[in-house]
Amino acid sequence: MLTIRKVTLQDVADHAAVSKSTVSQYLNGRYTYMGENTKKRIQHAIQELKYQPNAIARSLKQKKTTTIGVILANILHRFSTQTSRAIEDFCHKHSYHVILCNADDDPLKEQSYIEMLKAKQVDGFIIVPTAFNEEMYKHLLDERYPLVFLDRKMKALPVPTISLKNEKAALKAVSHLIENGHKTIAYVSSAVTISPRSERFTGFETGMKKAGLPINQSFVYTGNLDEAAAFYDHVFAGSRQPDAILTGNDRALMKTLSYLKNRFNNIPDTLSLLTFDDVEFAEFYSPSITTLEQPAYDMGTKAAEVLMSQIKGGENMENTETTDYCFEGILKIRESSQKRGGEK
Amino acid sequence: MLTIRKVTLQDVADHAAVSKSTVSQYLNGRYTYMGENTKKRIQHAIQELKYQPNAIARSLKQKKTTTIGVILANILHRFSTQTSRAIEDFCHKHSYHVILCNADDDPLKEQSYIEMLKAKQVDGFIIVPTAFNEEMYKHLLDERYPLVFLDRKMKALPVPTISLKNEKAALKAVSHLIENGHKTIAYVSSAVTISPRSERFTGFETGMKKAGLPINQSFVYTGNLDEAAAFYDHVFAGSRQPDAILTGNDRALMKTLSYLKNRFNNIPDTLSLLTFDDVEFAEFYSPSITTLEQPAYDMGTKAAEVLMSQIKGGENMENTETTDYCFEGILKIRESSQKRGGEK
DNA sequence: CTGTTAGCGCCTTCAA
DNA sequence: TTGAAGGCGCTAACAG
Repeated sequence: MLTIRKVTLQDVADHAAVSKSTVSQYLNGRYTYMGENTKKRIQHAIQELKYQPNAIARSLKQKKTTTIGVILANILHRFSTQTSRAIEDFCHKHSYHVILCNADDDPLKEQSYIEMLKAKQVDGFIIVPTAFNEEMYKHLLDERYPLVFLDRKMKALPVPTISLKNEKAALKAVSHLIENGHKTIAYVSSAVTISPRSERFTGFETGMKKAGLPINQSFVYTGNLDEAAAFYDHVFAGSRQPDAILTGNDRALMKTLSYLKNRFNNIPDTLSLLTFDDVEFAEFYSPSITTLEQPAYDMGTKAAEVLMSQIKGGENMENTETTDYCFEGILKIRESSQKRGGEK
Repeated sequence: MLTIRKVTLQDVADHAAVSKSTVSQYLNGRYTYMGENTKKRIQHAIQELKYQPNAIARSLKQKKTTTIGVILANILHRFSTQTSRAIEDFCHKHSYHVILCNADDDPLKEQSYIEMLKAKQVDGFIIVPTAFNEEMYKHLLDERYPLVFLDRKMKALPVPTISLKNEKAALKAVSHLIENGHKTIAYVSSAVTISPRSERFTGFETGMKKAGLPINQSFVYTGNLDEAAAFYDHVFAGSRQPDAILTGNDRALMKTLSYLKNRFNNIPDTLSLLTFDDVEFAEFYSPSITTLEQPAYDMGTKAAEVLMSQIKGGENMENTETTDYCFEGILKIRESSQKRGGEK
């Protein structure tokens, strides 16, 4: 079998009886002074030969790849799918490509991805930073790589960051619960290792304090969600039980619903629920679930936009201060945050 | 600001006082005849300079990029997230990269992605084919691009395809419903434009026929899901109503649940439900939902594996016949497929 | 207006 | 065991 030799610029040049550079000019729109019929000949040759430029060769020369690297936690999470989709859409519009990587919150995996992406000469990075890779990010910065953080802050580093006003959002959530007559609120979340989680928890605390309500520590769980069931066993064995649960993300919500389904065959009428993240079933669950949504798609778009302007800006962005973009959480009030038992 | 000049092979060679090619040998593990202390010097120089090879330059020379292109319908769909994650995992293990593209079932968008990916010299493609791009795929084949189809078949083309045994799966689903005493089964799906959808529908028909049950055409909807509500309005206005609904994918299920929530404030006790795709909330919905799962992660892995072996195989795969891989659907029986009203 | 030339950073014979 | 030379496909001055 003969390997298909790809047709190159040279082939087109030969076919059109001009030189390589002329064809190159043509390709790059440097029409200004080109003879009408030279153009036509080239145009024709390209079609004839089905010529397709080799972006690798172009990249080598131009030192840019029109490709960005995106490293996120886990595409199986809703926030990630939404933001990654947004980034992809934005990039496609601007003729950029995206290499997507799932680091699974594993610093080593993240490192290896960063290495690979650098080797591939990506023009910039959007990263959902893992907690323990500051050094790596610093290198990226030193090497002048355009870089944007998404979701999580690393305040030690001057990197533009797209995130939610987590504390404010949590406060909003708690206030809503309190206004609806809840006094004993449980809080469940993954381990508080990264900024969104700690900010949310702080917001929860602040909200309770403001209302003069005590936080019952035995109703607070922040840890591996696989052990959430044991926590709930404990909670629901007690004589005093919470009248509402606030979950810190979609994962925590699902663990909670699983538990309640197994234990009570649904959410008890006397228990309210409110969660971060807009799970798809919120609207049609019974009861429908009150959520504190992140505008994930918009956040992804903004991340891409900010990165792009860094890339385009290039040299002359030198001393632009890094701006952060904080989005407002959106409270979608539904049935689950009203105590239903009360009205019986 | 001075642009950071990247350190190159040449720099390393100078620093170690050897020639470029020696360093190159070292990098590519051609140790065999290399002097111990030459090695050490090079090793040292690399660390000193923090040298990182430029994959673009390497690719230009070697005519391969260790990157594959993946074009799927829409990452916001569950099947896509699962398969894409699987592909990514597999590729990462084999030191390959993935460029992910969402074609949204838009043939033009798909074309533009294929062009871009070709320009970027990807080593192969995994595609969830759109219905109307046969020509494009044929070109890919002519140009000897490794190619694998996922989810949907295009039987006119000799391309290895990873898919579900859709007809059999649908049959399994219908049989289960029938065994549980259902006789009037509604079927709801997106427009039947691609192979999985038509196969599933065929399976449904076969199942009904086998059991000697008539298909009531006014209980069948295959079209734009945004109009599913109108369909249901019609269905539930009638005097005879279905005792079960089979939905063709997660989207159709969600439209259905939304409708039922609005209309009946939940799934009526007299109505059973069974859906394709393993939605995350199946387990803890009330009632929990019987699903016909696709082993999406495994399918993604297989797709990557098959593509990889095409890529690795290269020349000598010449006349290997293209094999298809069909996966079994998995019926997960839960509460929603039992008529609950009956046992009251 | 178009062609010549000189690389981009790396790999790969082929000599030495 | 190591080095020199040529080239992958394209772009970008600079000549002509």
